[in-house]
Amino acid sequence: MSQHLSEQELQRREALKSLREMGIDPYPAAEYKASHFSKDIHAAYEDNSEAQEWKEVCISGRMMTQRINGKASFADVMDSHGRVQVYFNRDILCPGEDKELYNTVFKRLLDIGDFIGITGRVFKTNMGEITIEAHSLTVLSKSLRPLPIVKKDKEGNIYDAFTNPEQRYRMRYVDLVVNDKVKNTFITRTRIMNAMREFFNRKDYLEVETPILQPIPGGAAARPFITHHNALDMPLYLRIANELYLKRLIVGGFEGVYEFAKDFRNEGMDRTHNPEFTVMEIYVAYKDYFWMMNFTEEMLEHVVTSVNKGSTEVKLGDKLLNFKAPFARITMVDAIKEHTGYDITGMDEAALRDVCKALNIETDDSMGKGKLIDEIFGEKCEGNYIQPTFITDYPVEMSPLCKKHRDNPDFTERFELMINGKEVANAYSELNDPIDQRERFEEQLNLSAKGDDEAMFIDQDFLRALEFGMPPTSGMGIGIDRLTMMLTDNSSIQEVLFFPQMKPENKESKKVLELNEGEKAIFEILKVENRLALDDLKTRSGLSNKAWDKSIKGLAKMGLSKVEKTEEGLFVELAED
RNA sequence: GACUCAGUAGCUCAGCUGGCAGAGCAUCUCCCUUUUAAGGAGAGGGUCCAGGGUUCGAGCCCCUGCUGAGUCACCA
Repeated sequence: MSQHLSEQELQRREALKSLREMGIDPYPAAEYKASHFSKDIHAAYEDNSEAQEWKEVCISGRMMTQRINGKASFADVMDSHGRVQVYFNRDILCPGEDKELYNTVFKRLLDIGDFIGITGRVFKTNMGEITIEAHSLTVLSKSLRPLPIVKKDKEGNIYDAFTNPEQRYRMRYVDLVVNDKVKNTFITRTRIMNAMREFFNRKDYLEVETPILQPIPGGAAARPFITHHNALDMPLYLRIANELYLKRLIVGGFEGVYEFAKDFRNEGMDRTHNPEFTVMEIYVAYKDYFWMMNFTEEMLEHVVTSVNKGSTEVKLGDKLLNFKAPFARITMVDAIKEHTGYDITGMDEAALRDVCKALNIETDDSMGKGKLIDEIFGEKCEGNYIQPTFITDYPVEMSPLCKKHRDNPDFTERFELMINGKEVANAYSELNDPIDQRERFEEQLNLSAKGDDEAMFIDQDFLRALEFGMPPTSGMGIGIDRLTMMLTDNSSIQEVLFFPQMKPENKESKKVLELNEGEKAIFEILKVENRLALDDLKTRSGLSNKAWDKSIKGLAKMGLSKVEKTEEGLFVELAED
């Protein structure tokens, strides 16, 4: 029941108690009205540094450093927009006889991490820092755990940063408080989505929501999560894509719909895969994939420039990406020709298998023609496309929802956008021939029979919708997490998700006060003797060396005995409780 | 799934050939009325990830497990 508390946590609980005893509520309910954010104070003071005699300003935030200095001290207060220094002068904060607010509350009972409110006058210190001279101090919320202290010197070198990735991801709230960069990553993530949304809305496309719980997980080849609906007593799947539902909306008469969707895939996790991730999918009627390529590069250029101070260039690791439209375009066949020397045009399955063999690519019997081509591309080509590049015209077998190419029925009107060797977006001229679509689903069933556990299910209702008629449509999906990684210079998806999936922390079973045989034996002797030379006790216990060592340490850990070193040697005695 | 590395104070990390558990920051006490990685003097703080084993003796060596990171494999 009782939680183990560290020394510092106990001290903070003591301070909490003391505040209450002084009549100060450490968790007050009332609204605290700040007049400025920290950045406003910096900006406004710089503008008016000469004449302006500042009236009282009022700020609130978390106290991040304390430099206590006799009768005058400094603290940095951090709000959502940055930090500002506060000057606490004993006789200014406490003009009367009673100096308790300064001496006791500020200096003793407040800690780094506490939320406070300050009113005061803005001035510039001798060191040239814009500072608030505190005239009042309000405790807004007491922090009971010590934050990691991250210090920065004049050159911007960071000391004692909170860097352990496990702790950062498990305690993202702490990460956000102490690591400025982290907050910026997530702000950029939101700005990316806002810029995209704005781009679509300007064109009058409609943002929609479609089911996450689906009876048939469609629209992609992936292993789904399965769950169960109790009242309906039926299985439901968490969506792996929203494609089939958005197309139903095009059938229903919308000309442009899009959705920012959380998708879920029950697959492995690594630095580019999280079980839940965010995809933006958009479908526009009467368009084809050529139109969509233009649209995509235009949209990305808009997104990049609006989060990137107008520049199309983005630093990613040691590379410089340029999102200036138009992007390079190459067909998959040409890409393979370029990077392997093989022209796979017109090859059958056996010939493709031979190519794989020659290129040292492993194959198995479940792989059809499309999968083989995909393997060759993935293995030999994909990684080469660092700058944004559209790869077009994928084999028909691996694109069951995509129109056959108008010039060559072995391929489809599909493109993927590769950036930094990774697939970021995927788009089609959507298949709207219901009979063709039914056949493609049936081919997927054959693949499934061959052992491909990611082949698609047949969605009869989706086919019914197509039979009612869907206009020619182009659709595109883009991975928001991966795009964010690229635009924030992060190589791990965990850095762009607030709460990446983690295994649960091992909650250690509470250690019960239970003595083992050896500990009991020693304890019994001690209860009689109370105090004994260590060697005598060891002999009388009759324990082996190992058992003795473990037992005596065990007792000490439980606080039942203690070892005392004196001139005459080592003594063991019962610890009084 | 395989391999490599890591887990020690609130945080960042040392810890030699196996021999009493260390530093900086943070914390506590004292001094200091414009400091800023404030400073000075002193003090306290540990389930060395967990469980076994080897040993007179394990933070260190061996085995098993847990958690994380990286590389690879898998992967619309």
